Amino acid sequence: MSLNGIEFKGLLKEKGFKLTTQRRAVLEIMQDHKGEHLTTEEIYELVKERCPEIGLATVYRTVQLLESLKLVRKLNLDDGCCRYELGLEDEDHHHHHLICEECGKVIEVAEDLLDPLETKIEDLFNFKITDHKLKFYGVCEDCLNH
Amino acid sequence: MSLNGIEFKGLLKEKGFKLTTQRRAVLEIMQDHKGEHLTTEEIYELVKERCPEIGLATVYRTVQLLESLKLVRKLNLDDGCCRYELGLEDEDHHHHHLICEECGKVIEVAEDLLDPLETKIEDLFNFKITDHKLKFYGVCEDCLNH
DNA sequence: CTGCCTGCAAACCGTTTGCATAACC
DNA sequence: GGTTATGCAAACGGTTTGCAGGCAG
Repeated sequence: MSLNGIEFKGLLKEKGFKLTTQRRAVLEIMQDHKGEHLTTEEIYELVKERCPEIGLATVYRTVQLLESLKLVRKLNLDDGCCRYELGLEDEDHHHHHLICEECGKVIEVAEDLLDPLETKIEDLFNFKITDHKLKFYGVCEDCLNH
Repeated sequence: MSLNGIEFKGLLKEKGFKLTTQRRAVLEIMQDHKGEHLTTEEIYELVKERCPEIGLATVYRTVQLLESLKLVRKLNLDDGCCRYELGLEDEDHHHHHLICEECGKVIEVAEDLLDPLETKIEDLFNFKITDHKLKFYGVCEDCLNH
């Protein structure tokens, strides 16, 4: 995804939103931290480095906006707070997460073999699936080896 | 699962816990509401009917205990609170949930075709999988038909 | 009798909201 | 200029915790 300022602005305009310094800064931070699972608080700390006057509430409002625009994906890693990662629109399928119950590490899994299951469920329940979230819990390699 | 008082007591004793009226009452409520996805607050309200002096904090502590004993499963249905359902130990595979983004309805899916994917991931990452959680988001039959 | 468990209330913490001001278009 | 967005601080809501008393083993 190469979402430059112009494209972002257009995307916002389409929905009647304005492009502000804060919104651009949050998106840029997310792009700079592709592959990480950032807390809203962490995003706030990072954004403050280049945009010191930003308020935490704005970050909360902005990540929600980015999520509604599908630029960002909300994760729940069972640690009591919302985390976000860049939602790559050119990703043909969503990746998933392995969560180690020993050390808390989160591993990304590119594989997505859920398609056959999805179509089966759509037929069975007449339910139009738009997204799915899959997490595996267990013990990672490092912890297995003590 | 036919977990009577005796078995439950043994399971608790094994880990050094005591069998109290409150713990039994919470477990019984969960068994009486098999298949539902109860909020801690909802469990609290239900338990109070047969155990009026119970405190909300005890319910919080108890559901966590039951979860650690694998008698109960924690769900995150993205509505800002923890929900719990009876974790059937004789269930060979976990079921999953379809969440309608229009009306919020939650549909259970007994199907579980994740086994091949699990073994693949275990081999690939040398990660011992103990559990998984899968949610599908979309629009349910009723909402599709307006 | 000893230590775990409970009920209560206060503390916690991530998140949301109201409002006056500032910024975008 | 009109309207949306921001920053601040207070409110919110679910959850956790400290502690004195209660109960199981």
